[in-house]
Amino acid sequence: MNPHERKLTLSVLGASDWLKDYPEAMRAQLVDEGRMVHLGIGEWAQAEGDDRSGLFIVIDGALHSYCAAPGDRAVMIGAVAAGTVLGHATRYSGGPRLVTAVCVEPSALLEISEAALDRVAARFPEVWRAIAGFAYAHTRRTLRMAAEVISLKPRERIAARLLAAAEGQPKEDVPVLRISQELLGEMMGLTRKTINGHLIAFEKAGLVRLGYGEIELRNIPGLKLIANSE
Amino acid sequence: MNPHERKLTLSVLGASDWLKDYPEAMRAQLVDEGRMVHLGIGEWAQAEGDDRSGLFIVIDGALHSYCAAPGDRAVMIGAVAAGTVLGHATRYSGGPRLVTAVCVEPSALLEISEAALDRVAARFPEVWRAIAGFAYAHTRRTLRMAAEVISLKPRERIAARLLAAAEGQPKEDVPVLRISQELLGEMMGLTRKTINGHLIAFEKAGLVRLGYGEIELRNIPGLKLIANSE
DNA sequence: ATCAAACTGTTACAAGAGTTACAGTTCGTA
DNA sequence: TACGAACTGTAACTCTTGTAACAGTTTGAT
Repeated sequence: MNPHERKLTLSVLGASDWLKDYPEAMRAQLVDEGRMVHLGIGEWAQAEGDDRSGLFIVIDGALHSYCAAPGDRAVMIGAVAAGTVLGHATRYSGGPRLVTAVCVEPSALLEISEAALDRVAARFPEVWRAIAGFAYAHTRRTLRMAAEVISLKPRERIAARLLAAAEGQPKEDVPVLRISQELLGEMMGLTRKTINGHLIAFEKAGLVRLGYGEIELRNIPGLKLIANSE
Repeated sequence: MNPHERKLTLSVLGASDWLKDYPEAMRAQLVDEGRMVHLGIGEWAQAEGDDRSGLFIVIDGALHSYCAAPGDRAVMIGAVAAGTVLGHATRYSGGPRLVTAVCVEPSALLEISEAALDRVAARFPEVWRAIAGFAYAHTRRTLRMAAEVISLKPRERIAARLLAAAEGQPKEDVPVLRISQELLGEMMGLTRKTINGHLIAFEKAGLVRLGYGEIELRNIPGLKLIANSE
């Protein structure tokens, strides 16, 4: 790994929610034990197979994660950006992988094998605690998504999902989501037609502004009202 | 804690997926550091407040877990039986609780505070690893539920949910789910009417047999076909 | 044995999403 | 500049679900 890449990787780890409160030296060892993987558009970073059964930390680029559903369907779960942890320590979660991640931009991932994790844990046992930390964060996000889908009607769900997507974005006054209506529909189990109809209604109400492949959220409180169906 | 209760607790921990591969001594310390909580029907075991911010392990009884969704709704997530971990180490997941658990039978829970966890971790750092383990398991289950809800239509979803519920049961030739159609609907975001209609269709097709407050799965492969919408 | 509570089966109507198909835009590339 | 790919806007129609209301059944407690 070249010095520049190493520096970038360290800064991404240092800024990530799940590692930022742990010792610098632990992050450095994770980087040193890890291996940089570069993937092009369309390539998969999946956590199956032997040598690739550890963690992947997204350093640069963007991926979409999919989850297998009954009947050989793939459901898009969400967009994955820098700082996110992908894959899982199979020793715990054993069995089929949870999500399949596909690159939508050329991406750089830090791969940390289970063996490497064990070596880090020998010096820093608290690394398991950090891992428990992001596992919790994943659970929280997933649970929230499931609760949304179960309880909300499509119109409310669309509003809730837009807000959730905006939360992950760097903070701006007017968040802009770069996502097609097609993909949005796929993520929520709705057809593009349905998404489109509601988005146009939102636009007429001044809540959003629609562009080509992007959605501008102009009225966050208004969207929250709809998500809460009040 | 009386000796009998202590023995029961140890055996539940020893049989649980997430602790069974860890040292007996670690489980014993968890029991010793923990505190037994007895709850009656209708009482809540929720992971908020200060002294109750640690983990709860269900030793006996049964609870239903609910998740808060936007708009002050509560979605029933699932039934919780002995051996399951509830609540969460708030240091990680901070913010509002993930689930609210309500007793449906008189239950006994082992409460392990964060401070107690820290004490256990001083001797057994791998306890964090065990915690990461069940957090993964929770994520896997939740993700699967979300993927089901997103991708499957109601009829397929009902079949998939019946099968998933049967998996958690002790293995029998003909699994019998003790759950009302009302509750089933609440868990899946469908009305009782919809559930009822599909269940009757399943019964006519010989896939299930309906009883008062119970559903007998008579043809697992057939249900799988429907879940996969083939 | 009786009664109330909980649960299941059924109806009719209205609202909403899915399907399919086509036309008009925007974008990147040759 | 011209072209094709990807994306958005729109329409007619069908099918399913939600809503609301009511009757019949089972269960468990008094």
